[in-house]
Amino acid sequence: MPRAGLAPAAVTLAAADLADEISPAPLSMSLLAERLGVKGPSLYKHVDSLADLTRRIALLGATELGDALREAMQGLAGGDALAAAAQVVRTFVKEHPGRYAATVGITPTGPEDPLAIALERTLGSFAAVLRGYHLAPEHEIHAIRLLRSVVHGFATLEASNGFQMDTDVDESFAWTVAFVDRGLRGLSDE
Amino acid sequence: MPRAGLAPAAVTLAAADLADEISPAPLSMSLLAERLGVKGPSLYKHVDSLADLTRRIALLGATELGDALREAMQGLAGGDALAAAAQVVRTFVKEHPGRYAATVGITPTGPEDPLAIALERTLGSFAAVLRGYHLAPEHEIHAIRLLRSVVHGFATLEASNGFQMDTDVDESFAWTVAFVDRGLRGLSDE
DNA sequence: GCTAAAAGCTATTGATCGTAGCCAAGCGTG
DNA sequence: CACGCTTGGCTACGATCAATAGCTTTTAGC
Repeated sequence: MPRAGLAPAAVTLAAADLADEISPAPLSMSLLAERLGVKGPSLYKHVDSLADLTRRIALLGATELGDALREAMQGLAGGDALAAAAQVVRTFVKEHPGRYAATVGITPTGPEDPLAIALERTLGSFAAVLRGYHLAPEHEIHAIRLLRSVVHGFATLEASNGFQMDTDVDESFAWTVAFVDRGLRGLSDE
Repeated sequence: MPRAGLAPAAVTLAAADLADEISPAPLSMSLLAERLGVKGPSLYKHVDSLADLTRRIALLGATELGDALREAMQGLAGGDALAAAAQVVRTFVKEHPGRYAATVGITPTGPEDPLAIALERTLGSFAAVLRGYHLAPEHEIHAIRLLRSVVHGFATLEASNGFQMDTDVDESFAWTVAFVDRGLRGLSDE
């Protein structure tokens, strides 16, 4: 029996890709084993449990999303940064539904949890978007929550086919981003 | 063996309540059977499958949410109607996470599906909110999607503990509703 | 009261997660 | 080069769950 040459990172990556493919169906150990050309129990040499695997996928997803946000926002500010960040999240949810579901489906155990740190990084990108609007400090936390709500809500509704198809969703997305941009500009330095 | 006097509606109601209690854990037939004082296989006399049961919970939830929206919006318009509708959804997600998860986790099979009709009714309430703002017709569909995104996003993030606890979430919610109200008013008859 | 449908049950199948314990592959060290 | 030990695969098994088959009792309708 030749070895498959697996490592926890490789297993997690394959699991994340598989979860994206079969989403919204749940990932199973047997399915992942089959994908890796291995029998089910062998996976437990690399991950502790299905819950542990999901946690690793969540961390991977949060890290990738954070990286994508940073890269897309390079050199942008104001409405451009807002549009870029929103589009990144939307695209990520569409292309990586399994990863995204894992990240939102789990709560970090504490502030030391690597997952908490990765999520904090994505929050930092949203905060950076808002910095371009020069809001009064007491507005900032609420504005961040608004941003997250709009982007998360739009992306997940779209991904679950929550919008009827008769009107272009891209157009609605651009309209929504412009709506938020207008509102935030109205809040600037007052 | 005395009969438990069950009917599909009673089973669905108990299942929805149980799903709300154990959320975010998934509902299982065995758990529901135990709750009803019955053995697992007996449930199949009333529902076809777990998927069928979930579908029934979704329909129940969508209907209840639609009713709550209509009732809360009685006699209100503009910002008051917006605030009432948003609060209804937020409260519903918090108090009935199992029902809500079922409704968003399923896509209706067609326009004849009772679930589609129930969801359409809730959409109608959002449309009624917007009517108070007298938007240009080409804005309406986008504004509805914005509303749904904000409310759904905020409520689900809050329910999954997505917001850190250090700042009051009620305050953020009121701020968010006011933000949307301001934006919609800025769009009126232009 | 009789019949038949409805509603409970036990037994079983197949899928899944996870554990226990075995065995070979391949690395390091003498 | 050989020996051994860690590593990573395996088979076998137990527990839990969804779902089906088939039996029995309750209960409603005539």
